[in-house]
Amino acid sequence: MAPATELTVGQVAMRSGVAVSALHFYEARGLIRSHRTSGNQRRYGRDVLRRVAIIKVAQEVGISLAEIGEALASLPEGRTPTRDDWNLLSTAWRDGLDHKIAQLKKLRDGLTDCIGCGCMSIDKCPLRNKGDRLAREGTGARRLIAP
Amino acid sequence: MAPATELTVGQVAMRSGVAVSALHFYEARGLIRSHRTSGNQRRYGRDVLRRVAIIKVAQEVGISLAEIGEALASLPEGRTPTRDDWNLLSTAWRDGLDHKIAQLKKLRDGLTDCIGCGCMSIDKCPLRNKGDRLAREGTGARRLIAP
DNA sequence: CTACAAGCTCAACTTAACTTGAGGTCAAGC
DNA sequence: GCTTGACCTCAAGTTAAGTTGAGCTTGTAG
Repeated sequence: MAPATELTVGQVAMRSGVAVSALHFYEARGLIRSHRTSGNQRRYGRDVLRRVAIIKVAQEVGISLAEIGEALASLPEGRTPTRDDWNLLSTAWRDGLDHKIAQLKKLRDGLTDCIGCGCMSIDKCPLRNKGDRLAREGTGARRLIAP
Repeated sequence: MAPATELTVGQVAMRSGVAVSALHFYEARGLIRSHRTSGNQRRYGRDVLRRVAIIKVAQEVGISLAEIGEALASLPEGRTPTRDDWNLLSTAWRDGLDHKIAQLKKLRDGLTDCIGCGCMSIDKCPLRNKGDRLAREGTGARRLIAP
C-alpha cells in the first residue's frame, strides 16, 4: 500500500476520535480545510489531525470554537505548520491560558481557604475577584487573543 | 437599618454580578436554594453568595452546571457550610481539576514541543493522548467526581 | 393610598456545538 | 454490473445555559 498522504473524512474521524458530522461542522466554521476529489469527496492533509487534536484539547478546557478558530487562523492553510507557526499560537494563547490555570488552582487549592477570607462580603473574596476582573475586561473573544 | 441577614433576589444579583434570571435558573436546577416570604418572594441566606461565586469560577474553567450541581450538593442545604464542607468539595474536585490544569499546561507549554513529538501519527501525541484517555473514561459527569 | 420599582410564573426565543435524517452519489468487491 | 458501505448536501432536531417578554402581584416612598 502506497503511503496515503491524503485522508478521507472517515479516516480522520477514526484517527481523531471525532464524528464525521463534527468534521463537516468544523470545516463549515473554517477550523479545518479540505479539498475535493473529482467525485466531490473531501480529502484532508495530515496536519488536519493536529488541528483537530488542538481543537479537542482546547475545547475541553473551556475555550470556544470561535476562539479556537481565531487562533487556528494564524496557522498557514497551505502548508504544514512549522515550529514557529505553533509558537505563535502558543504565544497568543499564553495569557489566557495562564489566567485559566490560575483560576483552576484557586478552585483546587482555594475553596477551603476561602472560608476564612471574609467572603461574607463577597467583594473581598480572592476567588471571586479574579472572576470579576475577567468579566469586566470585555467581550470574551478578547480573552485569549492578547491585545 | 437592621443587619439584613436575608437577601432579595435583586440584592444577590447585584452583589454576585449574575442576572436575576440566572439566579432563578440556578434555583430551578437546584444549585442554590431560597425560601419564600408570605408574599411569595425569594429570600436568600448569605451563603448563597459563596455558592454563586463557586458556580461562576467553576463555569469559567469549563465545568458544566450539572457537574457543579453535583459538587454543590455535597454542601449542607440547611446551614452555612463549615470549613470541612468546603474541604469535601475541594477534595471531590481535586482530581478533575488537576487533570484540567495539566491539560492547560500542555496547551500552554506543549503546543510548540508537540511539533517534534511524532504527531504525524497522532496516537503518539502526548497532547492528544490525554484527551483520548479522558474521552474513553466514561460519561463526563464521572470526570470531576472521582470514583 | 396610590404609584411604581421589584418580584413572580411560564412560555418562547437565543447561541453554541453538534447530531440525525432524508434523499441522492461514489467506488470497490464479487 | 450490481450491491453495499462510505460520502455528499441540506434541513431540522437537541442540549446547555440563559435571556426576554407578557401578564400579574408585592411592597415601599411620597
